[in-house]
Amino acid sequence: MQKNYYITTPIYYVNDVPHIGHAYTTLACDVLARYKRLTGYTVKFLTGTDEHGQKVEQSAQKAGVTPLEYATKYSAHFQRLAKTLNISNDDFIRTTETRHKQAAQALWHKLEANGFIYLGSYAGWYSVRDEAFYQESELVNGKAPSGAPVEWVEEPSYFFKLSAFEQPLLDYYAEHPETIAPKSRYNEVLSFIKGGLKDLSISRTSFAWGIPVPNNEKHIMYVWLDALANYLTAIGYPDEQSPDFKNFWENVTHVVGKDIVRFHAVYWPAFLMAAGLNLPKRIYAHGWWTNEGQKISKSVGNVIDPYALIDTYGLNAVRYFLLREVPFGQDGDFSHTAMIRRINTDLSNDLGNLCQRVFSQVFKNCNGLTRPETLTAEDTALLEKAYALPEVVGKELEVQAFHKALEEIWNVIGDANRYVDAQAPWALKKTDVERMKTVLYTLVETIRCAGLILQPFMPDAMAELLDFLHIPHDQRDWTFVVAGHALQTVPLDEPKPLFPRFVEEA
RNA sequence: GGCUCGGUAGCUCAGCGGUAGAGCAGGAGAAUCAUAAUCUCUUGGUCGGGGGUUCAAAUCCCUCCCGAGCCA
Repeated sequence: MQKNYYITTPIYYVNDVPHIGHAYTTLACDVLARYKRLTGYTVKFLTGTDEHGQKVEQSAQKAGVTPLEYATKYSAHFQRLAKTLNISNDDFIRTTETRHKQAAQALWHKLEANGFIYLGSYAGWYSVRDEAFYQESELVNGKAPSGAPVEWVEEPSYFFKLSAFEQPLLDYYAEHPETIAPKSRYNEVLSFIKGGLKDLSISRTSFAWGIPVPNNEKHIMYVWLDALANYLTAIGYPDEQSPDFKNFWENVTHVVGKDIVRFHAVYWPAFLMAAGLNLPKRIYAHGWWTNEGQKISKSVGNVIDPYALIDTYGLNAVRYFLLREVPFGQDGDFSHTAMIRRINTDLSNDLGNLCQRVFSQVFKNCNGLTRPETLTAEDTALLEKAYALPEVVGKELEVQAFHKALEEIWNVIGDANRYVDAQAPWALKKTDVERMKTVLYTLVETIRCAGLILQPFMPDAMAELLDFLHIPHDQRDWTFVVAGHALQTVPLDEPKPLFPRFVEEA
């Protein structure tokens, strides 16, 4: 039976250049996508840009370009980021594309046909910057709680009968609590729904940059309804019979930042229920990064540029750090010293040096290893831990526990380093060459397994490692993390350090 | 103001009813294959305060203090 997996990042709003938060979300999805592909799944990995809304319209006007020109320029930034991060997305959607306009309007039609949309009027304090309405009582000194300016807006508006989904959502989540993670977000969403759901204004007439409401072009679709629909667009909606749609909508995972949980865990599922579609399998909300202990903000000027990070530390290290340092779902702090510690301790000392000490000995003493006849209990113990990695690591990745997955892999790397010391192959060289070969074989085999398992996290570095070991490209998925696929007898080249230590410039 | 989640070694955190744990940092030693990397041992905590339940509590209950988030 075919196994399918659909993974999405949020679509990024084109009013800003990419920062570490965008990189983080996309990276997490990339690891999941690569992991699933390595375990036999057919994967659809989607990312993209959200290009409509009053904010874009106004920014474009200020810049003296059309909204589409403006959006195209910023969308390119995000496309470039994906390339720079070596992201394996299968599609990049822009909400200004025709396919999306058609899908979003079709979704609107469906909601309307099913009786969940009605025309009313809306009045309230609106913040363009926040894309949100506020009650009089919510205003602080005449401004939004966020500090954004607000304006009084009174206009006819279509409404979505969100109130009708209060009980259905509560029932659904009671039955499928694993849908929203981590647990703290699940609690938040439930308490929000229990607090009562009011019908949602889903159209605007005060600006033009958006998808027109079908049959009433004076109205523009609410940006969130427009944006969320992208997840359907990319798999062929409204053609619910298309292969992509049938395969992928049954198993979708949305990774989002914690600020947009409500849209994904309340509004979006309600839209889907109203459209007669099944709900996402998993909505994971991750946390925010701080910079050297300080909250990141544009006004403070401490925004972290992902390109600068990669320039300084290298892509492999950045990918590793972001997913290892902090439990996914919690806030984390980015600091130079923490980054250096991870590079030098985990990557250079533990893994890099393990490879170097093992490969050097193979290269000098017994290049072209073959599988030994007999293994001792110590050899078997190490190999069994290596062969258990797909299951152990997979279990953590299934629940998006990246840091634990990496911890498990480093447990085996630690065992391997201890094994080298205990077996002392450099001593065996003088006393028992056959035994030395067995020990080195066991180590190279362990490294091969770790390399295969680490591919989703550091695809570049692991490709280099596996190439070095002459592992054929068709023997790199996780089904090969078993005995019998170990070594090519092809001799190794002279080894070079895989992860050089990070040395501070004086 | 209501709800939720946290407060455990210098730092980040795990443990969630049965004699306090990991990683990193600090200290001592071993080894010398290796990116001065590795390995072993080790210093270090009245588990936020107080009260209660229990033969037994970081672990359950109450209360207070502190922090974070969501909602009003």
